[in-house]
Amino acid sequence: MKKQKKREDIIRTAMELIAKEGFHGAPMSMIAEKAGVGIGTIYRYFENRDVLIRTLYKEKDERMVAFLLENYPHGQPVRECFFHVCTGVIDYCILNPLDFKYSEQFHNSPYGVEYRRNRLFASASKPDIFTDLYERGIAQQVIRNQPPAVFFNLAFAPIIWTIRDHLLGFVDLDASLSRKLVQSCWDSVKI
Amino acid sequence: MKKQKKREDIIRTAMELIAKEGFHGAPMSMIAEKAGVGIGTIYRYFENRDVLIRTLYKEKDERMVAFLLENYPHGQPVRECFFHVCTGVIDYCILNPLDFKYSEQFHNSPYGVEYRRNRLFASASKPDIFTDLYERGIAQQVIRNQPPAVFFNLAFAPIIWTIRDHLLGFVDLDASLSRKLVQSCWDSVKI
DNA sequence: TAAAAAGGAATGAACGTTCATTCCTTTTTG
DNA sequence: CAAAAAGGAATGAACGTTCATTCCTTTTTA
Repeated sequence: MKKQKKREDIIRTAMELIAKEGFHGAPMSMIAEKAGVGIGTIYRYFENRDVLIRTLYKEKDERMVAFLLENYPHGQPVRECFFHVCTGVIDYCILNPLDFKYSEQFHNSPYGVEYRRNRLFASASKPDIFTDLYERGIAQQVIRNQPPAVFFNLAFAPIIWTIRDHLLGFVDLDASLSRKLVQSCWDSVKI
Repeated sequence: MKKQKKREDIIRTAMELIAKEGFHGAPMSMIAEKAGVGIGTIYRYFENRDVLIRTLYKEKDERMVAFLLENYPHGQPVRECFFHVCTGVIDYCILNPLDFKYSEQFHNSPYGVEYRRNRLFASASKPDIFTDLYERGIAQQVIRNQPPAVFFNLAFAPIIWTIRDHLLGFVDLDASLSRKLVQSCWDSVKI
C-alpha cells in the first residue's frame, strides 16, 4: 500500500513538472523534491530516467484509450466512429491538460520518432481503434485512398494543434467549435 | 569578406547540427569544431546561444518567404493563392530539409511558444501572405468562418506533419501525393 | 607595430546516477 | 511477550560528465 503511494507520488509529480516545464525543466532532483521523496527512491521504482519517461507515456495512453472506448459506437458506420474518436480526443485533452502537454513533450522529442516508427512498421501486431478506422474506411470506400500516415495527419494534426492553441489561450475550443473542427477534418478525409 | 565567411560557416554548421541532432546534440564546442573556428569566435558574432538560435530561425524564415513570393499569383482567386502557398511550403521544405528540421526543433521548444504568442499579439503590425489568405478568404466568403488559428491549423498542420513523415522515410510525399494532400486541406477550409 | 580578430584552456553550474548509510518494519529468539 | 536480529526501503551526499561562457594568449590585419 505505502509502496504504491510513493510510486504514484513520483508519477504524478514527474508528469506535472515535465508537462509544465518540459524535459529539461524537470531534473530528477526537482521531481524528488516536489514529490516529497529522496532522489534515490525514484531509482527504486524506475530503472532510470528513460524508463520513467516511457512509463509516464504508457500510463497516459492507457487512460486515454479507456476514455475513448467508453460508449464507443461499435457496429456503427465509419463516420460515426470517426466523430466519436475525434471529439473524444478533444474532450479528453481539455479535461486532462497535463496529459496532453506531457504528450506533446514526448512526441516532439526523439521518444516520439521512435514511437511513430514502431507504430507504423510494427503496426500489424497491435490492432487499435485508430488503425481500425482507417482500414474500415478504405475497405468501405468512404475515405480517400491515401497512405495511413496521411490519413492520420489530416484527421488529427489540426485537432492536436488546436487543442494546443486552446490550452495556450489563443483560441476558445468550446463544444461548438469542436464540432465544426471535427467536421472540417472529416471533410478532408471523406471521399 | 573573411569576417562574413566565418559567420556563414557558424550559421550553416549550427543549422545542420541542430537540425540533425536537436538542440541538445549541438553544444557550442561541437559547432565550433565542425565549423572550423574557435569556441570564442562564435561569441564574437553572437552574444550567446539564444541569440544564435533565434538568428538561425529568422534567416530561415526570410529564405522561405522569399521562395513563396516567387511567381506568387497576385490578383488571382484565394483558391489559387492557397494552392500556391501550400505546395510552395511543401516544395521548399523538401528542397531544404535542414531548414524544415531546424524549424521543427525551434517550434517544439519554448522558443516556439514565445514565437506564436508574439505573432498573435503583434499580428496587426506585420501583414504577411498567410494572414492575407485568411482575410481575403473570409471577406469573399470562400472559406469557412472560423478563428484564424483554426484556419491555419486545418491548412498547415497536416502538411507539416506529412513533410516530417516524408523526411523520416515513413511516407513518399511526391508531386502526386502533394497535390492530393493540398486538395484535402483545401476541402477542410473551403465553404 | 598597434589594434582587431581568433583561439581554446579554464571555469563553474547543472545534470543523471550511484551507493554507503539510516530508519522502520517484520521475524526470530529465549 | 519482550528483546534482539534481520531485511529491505528510503535517503541524499558525492561522483563523473557535459555544457555555456569567460578570459587571456596568439595570430592576423591594416
